[in-house]
Parts: sequence; C-alpha cells; structure tokens
Amino acid sequence: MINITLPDGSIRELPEGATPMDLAENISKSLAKVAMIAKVNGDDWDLMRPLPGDSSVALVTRKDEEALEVIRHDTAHILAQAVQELFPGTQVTIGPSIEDGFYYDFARDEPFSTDDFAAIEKRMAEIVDADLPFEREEMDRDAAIAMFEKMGESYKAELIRDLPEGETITIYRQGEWFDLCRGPHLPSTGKIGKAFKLMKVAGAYWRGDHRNAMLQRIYGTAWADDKQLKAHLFRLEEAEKRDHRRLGRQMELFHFQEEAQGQVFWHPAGWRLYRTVTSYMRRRLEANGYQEIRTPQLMDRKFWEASGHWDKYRENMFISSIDQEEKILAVKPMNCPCHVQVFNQGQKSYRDLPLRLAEFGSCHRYEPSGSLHGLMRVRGFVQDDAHIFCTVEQIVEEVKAFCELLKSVYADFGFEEPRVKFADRPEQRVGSDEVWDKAEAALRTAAEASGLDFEYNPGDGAFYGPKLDFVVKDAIGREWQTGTIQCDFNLPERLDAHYIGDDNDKHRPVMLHRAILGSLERFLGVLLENYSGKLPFWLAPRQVVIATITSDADPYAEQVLAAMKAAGLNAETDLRNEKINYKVREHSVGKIPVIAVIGRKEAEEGTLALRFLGEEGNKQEVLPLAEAIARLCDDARAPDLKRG
RNA sequence: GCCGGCUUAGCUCAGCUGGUAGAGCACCUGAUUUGUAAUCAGGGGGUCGGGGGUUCGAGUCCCUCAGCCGGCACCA
Repeated sequence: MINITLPDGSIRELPEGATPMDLAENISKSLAKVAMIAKVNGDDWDLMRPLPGDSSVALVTRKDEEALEVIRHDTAHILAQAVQELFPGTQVTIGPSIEDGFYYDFARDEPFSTDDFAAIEKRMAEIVDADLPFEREEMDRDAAIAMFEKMGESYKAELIRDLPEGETITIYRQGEWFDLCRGPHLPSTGKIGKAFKLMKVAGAYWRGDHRNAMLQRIYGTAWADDKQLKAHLFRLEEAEKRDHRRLGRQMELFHFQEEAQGQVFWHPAGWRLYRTVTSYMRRRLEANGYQEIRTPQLMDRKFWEASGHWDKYRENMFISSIDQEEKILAVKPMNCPCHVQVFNQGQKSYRDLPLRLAEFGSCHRYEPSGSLHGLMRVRGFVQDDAHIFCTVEQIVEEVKAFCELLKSVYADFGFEEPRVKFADRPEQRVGSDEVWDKAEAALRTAAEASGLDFEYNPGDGAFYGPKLDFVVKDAIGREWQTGTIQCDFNLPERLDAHYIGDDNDKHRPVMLHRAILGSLERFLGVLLENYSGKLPFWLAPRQVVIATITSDADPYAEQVLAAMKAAGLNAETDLRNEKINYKVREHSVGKIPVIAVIGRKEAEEGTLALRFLGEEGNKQEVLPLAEAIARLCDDARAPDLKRG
C-alpha cells in the first residue's frame, strides 16, 4: 500500500501502482469526472500514470486555471493528428499552449489556407468523439531518434537530439497517432471537449531563428466550455473596435499613405490631441528641472561613425546626400549624440550636474516593413526624449525622481500601472564589471525606492548599460514599450563628454537616456485604445458640439460658440437641418464628450442642456450659459494644472 | 526582411465556375423646423492598387511590383 497526502493534509491509502484517477474515484465519482491531471509532489502527472509511491497529490479539475493549459496542449495534439491525416507528408514540429489557445508548427511545401480549417476542425471533432486514450510511453533516446527519422519526421528527431543526455524521452499515443511530448495530457481525447476554434495561419521560423526554414503555424483558441469560447470571441470583436487605426479614421485624427510609409499625416483633430499631450509634458518637464533644447535632423556621417551608430545601427538609418557635395548626411535615428554636443559646449563643472536636457526629438528609423503597425511602430516619430548628465553617485536619486515623474504622468493619462522590466548586462557589452555592478545596483535600488513592481529581464540591457523598460498592452493584447530609462557609460566616452570635478580633474559624466511617453505616436495609439477613443475631456480634440433643435436657435448657438472659443474650449456648432436624435447619435458615435443641446427654450432662457457621452438616456444638466462654460473649463484643465 | 492573406465609390463591404460594376452609410439637391443614438424623396460619384500577360472578352485566371492586414524575425 502507498500513502497519499492530499492538499488538505489528510492521508489516503491506495494499493501499489494506483493512479491519480484511482485516487479521484476513491474520493468521489463526481471528482473523477472533472479531474484533468494531477500534481504529484508538485510535478505534472497524467491521471492514468501510476503514482511513484508515497506522495502528496493534488487533483487539477476542469474549473482550475491550470486545466486550460492542458486542454490547449491536448487540442494542439489533435490538431496535429487531424492535419497529418488530412495532409499526408506534413511534418510535425512543436505545438505548445499559449495565452488563450495554442499553436502547432508544421513543415509542408503547400501552404495551409484558412479554407482548410473547416475540414481540419471536423476531423478534430471526430478525434474527440472517438475518445482515444492518451497513452504515455517512455522511450530509449536512440530508438526514438531512429523511429522519427524513419517516419521522415526530421524536426522531431532534431528535437530529441538536442534534449540533454539522460532526459526521459516520452511519447504520447492517441489511437494510431503519437507525438514526442513531455506531457501531461488528459486521460482521453473525449475530455478535451469541443470549445476550440482554429484562428489563423502564419509563417514562423523553425526555432524562432530567421536563418532557419519557415514553418507554417496554425493558431487556435481552446476553452473549458462553449460559454468561455464565445466570451473570448466576443472579446476579440470588441478589441477590434478599439483598434487605434480604426479610431483614427473614424475620429479623423490621422492617416497613412504609401508614399510616406510608416509616417503619419496628422489631421487637425489629431494634431490638437498631439499638442495637448506635448504641452502637458512640457509643463511636467519644466517643473522637474529639465531644460528643453532642439537639435539638427541631419548630421554628417563622420559624426555617426564617432558615436558608434554607423557601425551598430547603420541598416536602420536613412541617409541623404546632395549632388554638389561629397558628404553623406544621416537623418538622426536618436537624439542622444546630439545632446552630448550641447553638453560639450563650454566647460561643465560638477556644480552643473545633474544637467537634464530634454527634446521633443524627431527621429527616423528604417524599420523592417513587416514590423510597421499603425501608430505603434512607425519610421518617423517624435520622442519625449531627455538625457540626464550626472555623476555615478547621482544615479539613484535621478532614477528615482524619474520613476516618480513617470508614474505620475501615467496616472494623469489614466493608465493602469505599466509592466516594468529590469534588464541587466547583456553578453555583448562595453565597460568594466565594476561599473556594471554599480549601475545595476543603482538602477535596482532606485526602482525599489520608487515602489515599482518590476520583473527581471536578464541579459537584455543595452550594450552600454542596464535599463528599466515600461511596457503597456494594446487593444489586441500586444505589448509595446513606452517609457524607458537607461544607464550609459559608453557614449560620454566615445564623444568625449567631461566635467571638472571638485578635485579640479576631468571626469566622465554618466548619461541617463530616458523617455516617459517614448514615441509620441505610439503613446497616442495606446492612449486611444486605452479609452476606446472616448478620451477624457481635457484630452479630447473635439470637446463640445453645440447642436440646435430648430433653426430659430442658430443665432444663440453662434453666440455660445463664440463664448466657448473665447474660454479656450474646442467647440463647434451643428446647425444642420436635422432632427436632434440624428445629431445626438452622430456625435455620440463620433465620441464627442459633450453635446450642448439648444432648443427654443434654451435660446430664450440663455441656458445650455449639456449631454455627456456615455451617460444613458435623458441624463443631462441644464445650466445658465456662464455656469455651463465655467463647468466645462474646469473639466478641460489638465490634471497637473488642477493640482495647481 | 520572411510566410500567408487582402487591395472594388469618401467609409464598410457584395460581385458563383471570365460576358465591360452593386448595396448601406457618407456627400449633393429638395421637402421637413424637428426636444436627446439614424425624417423622407431624388441625384452625382468607381482608370475594380500599379504594370504586364492569357482570352473574342478579365474586377474575376496567370506573372510582377507596391501597400495594407495577421503572424514570425527585428525593435540598437
């Protein structure tokens, strides 16, 4: 007999060779029905796999979050089986579970098409109906390699070869079909259920390396039940509606065209939003000891050679030449080297440090065509960039002040806390280990002191120093880096920046590269998606539409417009010969935060009926004109100004 | 950059196996003067992404280029 300890501490006795399934049945029939896998001494364990002896066992049921991973992984397996049955000659590679679903990468000459999905899904459903047991089998390494080679599954053979010696090789059988797999799996395919759906096909490099062959990846989503699946599909639809590219068109904010790939044409409303954001940032920076500068767009190639960019970043740089001159100029991809030039003018004393130079720096980078994405990844953009020149001793204080400023700015824009990643020294780096020790410690101390909840991103630092990256998610769950702060000991050296210390000697300053919003373009994209286009009043580029009910009210509407404009509000009139229902709908759809309705009554009484976006039904406030404008002006003040 | 898909009116999209283009919304005109999410009627508008080819005939088939979309890779 073996003793099994349950999560509640109780102990059950089971015969030798008993499985977690036996345990579940021993506890209750209903538990046996919903059990998916087990955790044995903390390890994943198939329900039908004999227990190793005395152990502590927890059963994972269909309701548990962890069950989803197993369902998704199993669904990937039946996808692979279905595909191999329907498309003979297709090689299988890997197929893990991922967020919301799974994928499987196949090697096949003919591309898969979404038109194939119906047939594949049908076959998958048949495999579920067949309720094939998943059977675990351990194999000898060489035998496994030989077997997969013989089957023509060279990718699988390669996978086994690369497994560490001594690792147990297991395969899982489901009927005739089997796959190399670590497990765990459900007892049988019937347990998977049918709450899955194939979503898309995509290319993906074998082992994520662009030098390798391109495989065909089929993505799918899978859930515990139909209700969850439907909810997920609904979420996707909703997410699509808040895509900033769609909102940009609907709200007439910006457009792109192929003659200026990756560069934005900002329309009046969009540019007003842009300016609201930059004005806000300017105030915040000035209040926090930054000085704004402006540096050139084009600099001589020699300059970029000195900075190291020509060597390290050349393929991302736009260059320019002119007929009459030999010189080659490069459009700046970053502002940092230019900022060093400003620092280098005249002599700097330790008393000048920290020196914080800020620029709304226009940069251009030749990004790979496949990576361009609306406002999120562009070739021409503006950074809210700044470089802090300071001493090593000042790093902690400066980073801390930066993190606090960043948090406050994000809060003003209504963001949830961004994900923060702390990236330390990469393989390829410059500078001594002592300096790295110091820089990393300083950055970490400062991040902790600022109360940031960050995760480690080992080895992903810049070649010149460690960094903190701030990452937000877009409507479809893709993550984008916005803010960053990076310690740099390298560029000051290369471009010979120095200051005179209190010892009357020359010293190298440290440079902190930092941005809060990152790329203005990207930030605005994220902002739009975050609010589904329903921007808070202070940011809204179109704040008020004055909508008349009858043309008798037109003169009063003009008067209201003039008063609002004089008060600095972004207001416009809608005097069209349309019903008020029509106007309200159109401007609500257009995400105008406030509709000021004017009928005969308001015109006579000198009032305004204010209707606020998002508030259902007849909820409105009727206020005397002056009061209404005062109220709106109060709402229109940026958060930093409200704080006074 | 790589793989796949897509590109038809200002926008969203129809157009079966080839027979010289349609809808809704928007726009314009007229009627309606209207009280909180679409008033009615009429009208104009398209080199079907560019180029090449097959064919008696191409929006539809083939080639090619570009852009966009989805992934992958990239993001110093």
